[in-house]
Amino acid sequence: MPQLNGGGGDDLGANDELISFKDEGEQEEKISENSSAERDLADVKSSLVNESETNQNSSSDSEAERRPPPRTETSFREKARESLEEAAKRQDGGLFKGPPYPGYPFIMIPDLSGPYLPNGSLSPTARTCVNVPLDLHLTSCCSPLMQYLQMKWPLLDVQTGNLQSRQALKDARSPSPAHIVSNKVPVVQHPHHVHPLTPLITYSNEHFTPGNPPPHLQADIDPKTGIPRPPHPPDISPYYPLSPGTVGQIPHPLGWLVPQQGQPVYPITTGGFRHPYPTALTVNASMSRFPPHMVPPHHSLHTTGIPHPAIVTPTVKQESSQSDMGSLHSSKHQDSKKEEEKKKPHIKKPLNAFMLYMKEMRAKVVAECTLKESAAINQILGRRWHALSREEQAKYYELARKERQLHMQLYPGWSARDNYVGGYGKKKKRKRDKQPGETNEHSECYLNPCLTLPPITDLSAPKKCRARFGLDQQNNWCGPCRCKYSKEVSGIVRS
DNA sequence: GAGCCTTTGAAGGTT
DNA sequence: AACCTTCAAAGGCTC
Repeated sequence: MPQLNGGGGDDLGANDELISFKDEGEQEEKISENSSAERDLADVKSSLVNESETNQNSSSDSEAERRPPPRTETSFREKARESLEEAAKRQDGGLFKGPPYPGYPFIMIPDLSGPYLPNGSLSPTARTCVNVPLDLHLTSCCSPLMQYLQMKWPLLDVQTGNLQSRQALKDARSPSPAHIVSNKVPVVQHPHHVHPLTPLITYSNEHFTPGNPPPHLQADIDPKTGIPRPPHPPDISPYYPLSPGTVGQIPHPLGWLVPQQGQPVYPITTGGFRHPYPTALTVNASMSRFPPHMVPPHHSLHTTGIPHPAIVTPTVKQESSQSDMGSLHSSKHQDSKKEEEKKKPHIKKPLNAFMLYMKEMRAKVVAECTLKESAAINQILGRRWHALSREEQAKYYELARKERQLHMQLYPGWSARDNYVGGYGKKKKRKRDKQPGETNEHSECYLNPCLTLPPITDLSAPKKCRARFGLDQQNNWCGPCRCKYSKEVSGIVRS
């Protein structure tokens, strides 16, 4: 699997990933055939990101540096690939034109409320920090965290200076559409925005990604494409529009690693940075950094009283189901089972690189494409993921790797198996076993609804069908798989 | 309202 | 070792 460690540096993508990437040759050929259409497309894309790029023109020179070293491919293919990359980058609004991890310098200032105190009042932990200036807030409440984060996450810029400067910056700014966008999340987060089972701070980045205006602020629709353009005031970085009180609304792909409610999300105890898994899952006020009376008795809170996005207890559902208990003929066995489940919080898997990428880019795609259906968005994101350079992907692989490390440290006993059906009690039906070609899983072409990328084909299909049916059952393969494999065999497609 | 769709990657299980 | 399965996020859609 692609990992950054091992000093390989070059081992950023799985082999099949690269194969898939190069298999795009078919599409690239289509691109060249429809070059005129692509130019139109490029115009559209250019118009989409024009505003954001105007603020980053200085990054154009650095873009060449970020490009992966030229590969030993044909110039045509390389050119087409560069074209794709360029398109993707432009679609990405130049997200990667800034320094690595552009989101890192932003510290997650707690959303001072949440679903944990139903009356909307501040949680005790929030109270400790509310109305405290950002820098003071962080240094006074979270300096152990800061040190910890800096130690564990060197890429994280947790220096308060940044915050101060940002504070100054935001203070100097007048309200702008971007601010409005950022401010769409109220300080007191409506329960609608946070599912009861969802930790207070989720990975959701819909509040920070540029170009994610709320529906009522759907500004500037491109008359040509009908695609809304995100409003970006020229004086404001299009990356993460900030405004007073919204700094903390900027979710980071690792947002749960940075302070929430004035505290670290991961437990930091006096005895160390973490507890063993069972302890960490117990709401044990004595282990908290705060007195017991200050620990909100929430089911998904961590030892620190801090909810962890990776922890979701089934309590709410249990409660609802238990409310119907009167009418149900539940056995004692079921009760005990449910009780068991209730005690066992659900620790989510750490996000992989692509998931982190999706978290970051989803809102952008939604804004650009006026799409909301995740299935379609994910297809686009999958394409963009493949269009990313290795360096760009490397950022996410590194993020994911660190996240896994931290997750492992926090929950040593946790296994991905724990989340399998049965372990959590979640009744997730087995995925339908589709016949090849039955649905669009391996469909020949899926027209990109965003119209900003070539038609989507299942890039992983060759391996899927090969793995699934084997070479001797190629009659069961889908069309693209057979085609690609035959090309591979004949040497047309080099892998 | 539960599950599906759709993506990639990680991890665990199976062959 | 290779392959298979499940889950992680997300929100509209289907049954």
